[in-house]
Amino acid sequence: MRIGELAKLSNTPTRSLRYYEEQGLIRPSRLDNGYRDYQPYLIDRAVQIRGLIDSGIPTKIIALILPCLDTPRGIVPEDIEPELVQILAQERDRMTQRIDFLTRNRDSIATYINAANDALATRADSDHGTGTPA
DNA sequence: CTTCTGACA
DNA sequence: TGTCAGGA
Repeated sequence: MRIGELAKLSNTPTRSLRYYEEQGLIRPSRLDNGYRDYQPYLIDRAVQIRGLIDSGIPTKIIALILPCLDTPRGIVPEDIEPELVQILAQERDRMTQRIDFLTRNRDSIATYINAANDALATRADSDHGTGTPA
């Protein structure tokens, strides 16, 4: 399939799909006319990549992870690269920090929403009838 | 009409 | 990432 179809099926902008290729995350073959040709399994891969990027993981790291994700099932102890494990552990810690950061912001926003709703409810009490006219 | 590369008021 | 250009 061409880039437009993959974009729809994976709801990923074509701009991103080309970017992923540029980052070495996917390498579609080319049609005679030069158009990119994607295999159907790339639909899932595109979604995976998008998710990883949305999680704040740098493309460099994603490139290292994808091959592992492909591994059908089971990990071979002999093939484990200590350097990669170390890098992934570091990435895991960054994710944790990011989660804490997001949690704080989500909580402060939630607090604001509650206060705002309280204020609106109070206003509605005294402001009977039409509510909020123009 | 769809895709390609390169570039950025 | 969006988006536009200029071409195939």
